[in-house]
Amino acid sequence: MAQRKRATIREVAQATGLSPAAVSYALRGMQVSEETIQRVRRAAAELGYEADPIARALASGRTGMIGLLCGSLEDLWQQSLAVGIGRALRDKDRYALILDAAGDPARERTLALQLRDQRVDGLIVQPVDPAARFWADLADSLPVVAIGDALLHGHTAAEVVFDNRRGVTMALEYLRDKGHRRVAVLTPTRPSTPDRPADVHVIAEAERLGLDIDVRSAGQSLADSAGVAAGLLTRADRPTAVFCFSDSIAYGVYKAVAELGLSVPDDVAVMGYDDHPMSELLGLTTVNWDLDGIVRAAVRLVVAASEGKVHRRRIVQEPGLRERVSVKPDAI
Amino acid sequence: MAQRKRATIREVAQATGLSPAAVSYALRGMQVSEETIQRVRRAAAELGYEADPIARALASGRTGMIGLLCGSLEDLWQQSLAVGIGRALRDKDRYALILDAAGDPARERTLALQLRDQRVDGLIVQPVDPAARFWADLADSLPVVAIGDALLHGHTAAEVVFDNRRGVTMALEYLRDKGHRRVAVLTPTRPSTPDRPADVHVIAEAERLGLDIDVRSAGQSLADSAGVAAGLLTRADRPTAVFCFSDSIAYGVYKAVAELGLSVPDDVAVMGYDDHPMSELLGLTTVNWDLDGIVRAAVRLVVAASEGKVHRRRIVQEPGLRERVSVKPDAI
DNA sequence: GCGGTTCACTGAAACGTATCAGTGAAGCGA
DNA sequence: TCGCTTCACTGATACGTTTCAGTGAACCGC
Repeated sequence: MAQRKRATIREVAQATGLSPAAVSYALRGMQVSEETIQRVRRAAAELGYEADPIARALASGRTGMIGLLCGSLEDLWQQSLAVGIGRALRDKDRYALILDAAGDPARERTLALQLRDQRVDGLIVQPVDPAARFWADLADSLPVVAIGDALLHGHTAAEVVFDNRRGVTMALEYLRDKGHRRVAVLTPTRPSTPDRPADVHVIAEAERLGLDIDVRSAGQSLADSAGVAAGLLTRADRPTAVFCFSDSIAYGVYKAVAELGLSVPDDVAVMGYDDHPMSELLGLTTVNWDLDGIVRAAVRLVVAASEGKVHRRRIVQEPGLRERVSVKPDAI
Repeated sequence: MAQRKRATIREVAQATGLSPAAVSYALRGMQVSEETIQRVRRAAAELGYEADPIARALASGRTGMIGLLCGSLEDLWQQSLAVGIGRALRDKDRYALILDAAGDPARERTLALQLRDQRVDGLIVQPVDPAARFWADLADSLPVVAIGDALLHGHTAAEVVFDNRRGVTMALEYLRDKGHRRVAVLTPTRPSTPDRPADVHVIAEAERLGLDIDVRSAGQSLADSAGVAAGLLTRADRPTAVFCFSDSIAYGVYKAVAELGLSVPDDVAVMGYDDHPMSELLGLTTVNWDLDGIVRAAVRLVVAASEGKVHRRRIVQEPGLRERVSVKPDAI
């Protein structure tokens, strides 16, 4: 640990015979002659000078970082989303500071506030609890872009919302069309979280379609959802289909099915939600979202907002249906 | 954006009649009477004061953040690793700053240096190019913990190394025992990366075991490896087995196999490396590593090193073999 | 009662940049 | 020639902490 001391802006100033202020301006190409800019650049390169991001952040209040607060990174699709957003931000010369609320509203709140204290220039969030009050305060002090569900409070935020009502309707109608009446619904929502609009919509739609549904929380991990599914599948009046509110939950159901010596779709139909790359391999019929489009939209919105450009955009994503083999093609 | 100004340490000092220095010490429980600590805590809570992390970082040179530089986050197992490390660090009240080298040695270098400039207190890295020279400089200025392959230069680093030689030997011996002679090997290594020790070992072991191998780079994404696999499987002298140097690559092979209307393991045996949770569902026979143990070890080492405690520990992980159905049980 | 410690705290100087309010010189139109 | 603007740059201060080098007072053994 014998680090040589880094060059400071003062040394560059000394080397060029300018004031530190002039160097600061020159390096950012503001208010200085072209010739000076070149001279400063050369001297900086020679001294190996690079502006210290921490000092810069303290003085300017900006870091170039974008916070990404994920609902639950145990979910594979959310992992894909995080990776995609990380890359898209890098392509715009921004860091992503990725945090994981792990499905816990209290942790979500803590992390969001810490992110603000870290002076991120903007925040992309996949809210666990879109109805929480603190989003309003947060959106007052930095640009917030919500993905998935819109924030109920905090009206300065931009949004990339999923038309979950449509997605739920598509899934349930599909199951009904294939002859299913008794269907279990597995959601990632924890009891402590207020019902999400999508969850409420499930019940309404099931009623409309004449479905006999059983909504359960599947927890966060593969093991959790496998456990819940196992309980479901060993009951006497086993459902004929399981609708999972994320592909990761569906994978847990597959696990339970395999362990019980049953088969998809012969003994039980499974329907997913998200369309993770692995679902193609498993033949999971699922509701599909345009991951790439979501990533691009969210990054574009948050970067624009962090530069003080646009605000209050709302982009709605429409779902598609990927028909594969986890639900039998003919009505039963 | 009407943020109320945050309270500063000076206001807390004013409120308690102490000097800012005393408040700073009190909040960190150093060199002050218990009574004063209580008084300061109370005043801080009342004013809603929290130390500004940026100013703190500038003054102290420490951020509480640990950098995590992943080799390629397209890989699902590396995603799991990143998520695990993120959580483990949170449990120790540390942030993880997760970055993705995307398999590119040049990017790896850039990001590593940026991470140092960001004043991370330590760095966990899954090196793309363990032989790169800059690791030595980096390890001189901050604690570095390498996961997977040991860093060739930079002898101050701690390491959680995988016994890849053993892993490779296990996989290849297993395939030989099941009667395979013509086997393809798919590695994530890119041509621009110097051969990793593990890659070299594959060739030596194949020779020892009398295997006729064909080593190929499978790229980073599922589509990449599927493409490479498709090329392999449509050849006249199709290999009887494919050994993939990560489970993600194996998933790409599954995709290619499905698209060609072939079957695993009837037409081709597939062997993975890592044991991602999804491999259980797919029945992929694979080399297993103790993800949880790796996470705990890496986090323990980096946190200890960042607190100036230990150094130069080397922890070796031994592989296991998960026998499932992607390689036929009886010798062919 | 005296030198030496320890204790609890203070004042001031970093840390390295951005930014605000100038300042002198040059350029310009009338 | 005069006032006005623009240009390129400077000096000083702000950002909010940590930390170093004290400083009195209390306490200690002898």
